[in-house]
Amino acid sequence: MQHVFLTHLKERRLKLTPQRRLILDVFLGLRRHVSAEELYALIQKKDPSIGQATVFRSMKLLVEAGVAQSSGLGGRSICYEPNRKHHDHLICTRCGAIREFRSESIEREQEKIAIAHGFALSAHRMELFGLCNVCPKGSRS
Amino acid sequence: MQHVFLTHLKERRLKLTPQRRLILDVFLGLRRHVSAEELYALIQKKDPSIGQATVFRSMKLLVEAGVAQSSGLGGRSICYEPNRKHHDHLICTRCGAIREFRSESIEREQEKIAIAHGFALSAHRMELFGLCNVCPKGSRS
DNA sequence: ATCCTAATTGATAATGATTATCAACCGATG
DNA sequence: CATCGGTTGATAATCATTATCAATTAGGAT
Repeated sequence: MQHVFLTHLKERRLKLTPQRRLILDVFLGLRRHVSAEELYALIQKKDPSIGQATVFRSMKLLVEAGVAQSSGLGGRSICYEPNRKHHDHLICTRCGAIREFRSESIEREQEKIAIAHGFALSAHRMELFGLCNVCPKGSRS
Repeated sequence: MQHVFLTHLKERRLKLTPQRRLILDVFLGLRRHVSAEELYALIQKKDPSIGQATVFRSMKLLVEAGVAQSSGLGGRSICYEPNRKHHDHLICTRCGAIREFRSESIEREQEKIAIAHGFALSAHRMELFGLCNVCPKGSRS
């Protein structure tokens, strides 16, 4: 996984700095979605000298390298997650819980739709919103 | 359609001001996605005395009333569109063209997935990205 | 029609997330 | 190990959006 990042750096004559290595490691060590800000806080614990501009820049770089992908989740701020196998999200509108899923049949259907409209599909995003099974159904907010 | 908005106002003891009426009319007159900023520019042409804070506030209100819905499109800024029948989007990654579609079979599948995960679905967002049929396929960027 | 009160407005300041700037620094290549 | 171009951290700038607040006004009651 880190190999992908190193290759990307070399291809573009970019440099592997200790900051980037740390950010990459911490990010890949997580198993959840993080915002740049959350990640910055985690990074700070390991090396307080790293600035948050560097974290923002590095996350952009990780996305370009294909190591991370930015999911439009997380309200106003961009959230990132390691770019594993493609998947979509189920999001609880009350507690914010996120479940991942993947549906081959939906993806086949998406492909059909794209073709019908003359599009050559390259990616998609799908998010389902609702109440999860631990959140009460009756009361409001 | 405007009826929905008027009802919403009354229910909450909110007031129908000339500003809100104008914003509602201009917004519903459009057949495309608009950002609050674009809408503000259009509103300005009809009544330059309206401030953009009012446009932001009104769009929020229109969403609450169910007259408008905010689509996560439009890069950094929130985009709005009249809340017609539900639909999803096909977006050209090169020229930005947006096509709307709706798939009953995908929605049935989404419902199945939600149930399997113990979720009670209330909404979803789906965006397909690719190249449209007028954009060249070969060259890059 | 007139009052009253709470909602609304416009201008502006404030916020939050992200990006640009820039001098000092440093990784990679030869 | 010198050079050069990429990188860093601090900070200012930007962009979209929200909060503040005095002045205004819609809408129900009188």
